[in-house]
Amino acid sequence: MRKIAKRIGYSATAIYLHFDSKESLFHALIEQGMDRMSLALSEAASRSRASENPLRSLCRAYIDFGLENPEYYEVMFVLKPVLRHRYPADKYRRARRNLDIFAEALRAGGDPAIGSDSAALRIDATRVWAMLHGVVSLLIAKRIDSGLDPNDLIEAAIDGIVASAVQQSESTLP
Amino acid sequence: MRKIAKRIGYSATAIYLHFDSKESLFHALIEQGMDRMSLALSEAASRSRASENPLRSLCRAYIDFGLENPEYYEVMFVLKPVLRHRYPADKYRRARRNLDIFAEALRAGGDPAIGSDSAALRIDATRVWAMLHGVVSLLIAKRIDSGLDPNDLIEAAIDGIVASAVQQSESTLP
Amino acid sequence: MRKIAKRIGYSATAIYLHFDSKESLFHALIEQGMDRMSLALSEAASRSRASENPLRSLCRAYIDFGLENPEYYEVMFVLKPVLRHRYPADKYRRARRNLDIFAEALRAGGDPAIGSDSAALRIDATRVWAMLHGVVSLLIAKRIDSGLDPNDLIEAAIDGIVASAVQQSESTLP
Amino acid sequence: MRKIAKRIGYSATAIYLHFDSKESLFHALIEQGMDRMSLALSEAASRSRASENPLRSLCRAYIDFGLENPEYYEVMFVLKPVLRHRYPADKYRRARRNLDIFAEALRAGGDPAIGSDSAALRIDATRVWAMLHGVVSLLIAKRIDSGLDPNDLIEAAIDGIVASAVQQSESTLP
DNA sequence: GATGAATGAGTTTTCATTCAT
DNA sequence: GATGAATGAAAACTCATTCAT
Repeated sequence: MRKIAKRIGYSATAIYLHFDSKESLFHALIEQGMDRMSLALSEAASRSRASENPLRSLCRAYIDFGLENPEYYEVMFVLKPVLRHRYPADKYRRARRNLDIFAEALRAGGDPAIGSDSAALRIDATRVWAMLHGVVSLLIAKRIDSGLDPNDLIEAAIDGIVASAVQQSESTLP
Repeated sequence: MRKIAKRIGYSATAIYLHFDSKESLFHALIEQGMDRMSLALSEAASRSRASENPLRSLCRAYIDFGLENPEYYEVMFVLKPVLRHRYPADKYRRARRNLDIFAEALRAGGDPAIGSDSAALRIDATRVWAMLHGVVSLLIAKRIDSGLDPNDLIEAAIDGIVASAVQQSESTLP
Repeated sequence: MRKIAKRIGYSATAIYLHFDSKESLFHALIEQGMDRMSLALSEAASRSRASENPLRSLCRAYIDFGLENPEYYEVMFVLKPVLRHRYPADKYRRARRNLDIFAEALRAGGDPAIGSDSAALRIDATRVWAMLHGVVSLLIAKRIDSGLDPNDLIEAAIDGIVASAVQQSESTLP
Repeated sequence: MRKIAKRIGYSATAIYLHFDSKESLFHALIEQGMDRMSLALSEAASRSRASENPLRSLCRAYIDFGLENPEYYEVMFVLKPVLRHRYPADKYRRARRNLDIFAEALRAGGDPAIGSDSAALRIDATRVWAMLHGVVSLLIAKRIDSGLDPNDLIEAAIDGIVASAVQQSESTLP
């Protein structure tokens, strides 16, 4: 808390005027981060509707967001959630919204087979998210072999995800 | 350290009889975890050579290892590496070995296009690892929507990875 | 640190509000002690210029300071200097100042033989200091035979030092 | 204790076979140190009886002993004596013996004025010891200005002590 | 709205000492 | 005579949090 206070130019005490505890501050940061990510993903989705494969630009937007906002990303997805006080419901809703954006892109880009099964769609959106999360979290934590160009990994991952999204929908055909 | 000590039924001091510091204890855990993972992956690779797609069983083995050894997994891949200052040589070699097992499966299963380019192979092995890591780390951290069956996610992820591995090698052909 | 905290009626944490570490607290105490000693010695020197032998009153002031401020004295001159790694500049200058006061008294009281040789003067000031330090440190540590009156020892030591200062300057004459 | 054990090539436990506690080990070291010092001083006294001023060679022997056995010296005279268990009487007797050697030299070298007053003699022996202790302890602790040659300081101190011993005895004459 | 002073509970690590073998 | 395994008490230091102003 003191480090945060110093960074924002206030005393540590000042934070407690706005947040009950470290945890609630982090909750707020998570919410804010989720909103910012929503914005970034929505923009990517709408921007690409005509030009590029929407899933591809979503993936790129997700990874970019993570790499450009590593602190937010860590708070949102990496830090242990000291489970004492459960997250308020609406935060989950915000997180869900981001997953929905992926789901929508998968549905739009995929074949009707998946589209009709909303459970399969949610699973696949989660899968795509998990894959992207793996890439982002390892890059942020600098756990990737330093001899590797991060961009090569990112491109390979996005290619793989896009390919698997198509492939997958095809593979569900008889 | 005290918590660890209590869990193993010893005093905190006893740990220092065997390890110089918390850091070196964690290094040892990482090494041991890497070795166990190596074993699990190698076994999966050799077991499947005839029957199943080797990459598929590798993926399954990786995820199983993570879910069955969540503490090891966290120490190995999630915990903040205040740790990673000293001791690089050995530990990295062990971690690399696990990546090589994936690379070998990709090379064996893929087309010659990738096989001849060792850099592309390393990138792709890293990509597959990152994807699996995303799935495992989110499952361990219980960040997956509780309405989802973890097994569905796992199957979808493995399918996606296997599909993308084939797809990918094809897509690099002219 | 806890003992210090208890003595001053604060929590151990409170000390860290004012000092970065035990080391820096001790540095501050040393500086403060050196300053107080400077004051005591300067006063003694100026006070005695007319009346008593200045060296004699300096010696007395040094011993008095030590016996009246045994904690300062120990921190300044006895405690193991795990401390003396950083912060040399200022602290040393302050310590040197006290030695200079002795040197000045020796120069003023002595014959021209020593006065012209600044190296010899520094050596002799150091010698006088060392002798006084021996008396003070043994008295503080209560290592003197309890059957002995400390004042007798002190008078004998001061007499000896004053005598040797005269004697010494004479002995350097042809 | 462990460091000591390592240095002597035994386990820490082994020390407790011979000494009840750290304190009693240190007591033994002090006794041994006192004996060795006795030996060194006696030798110096007897050796010099004809040639040099006996007090001068005693002083030199004392300083040499300290500088050549700094660990003994620290245990004997610098380390805090954790007063819990009082020293056994006979240790004091050994320490006293060393003081007596100085007293004898002073008596032999001085005039009858002091010689007849055994209290004054004890005081003066203590004074000489204290002065030597100041020099030795500051040199061992490396608290002397590094620009100074230790030998110059030592010579100056010995000269001063010898001079003061003569001077002193004279000054007590009418 | 903001802060400096303060703290209790916690952290990793050290050390003298004990005990079963 | 000797030791490895073990420990309780203590060390310096950190951190989220509170409270009077």
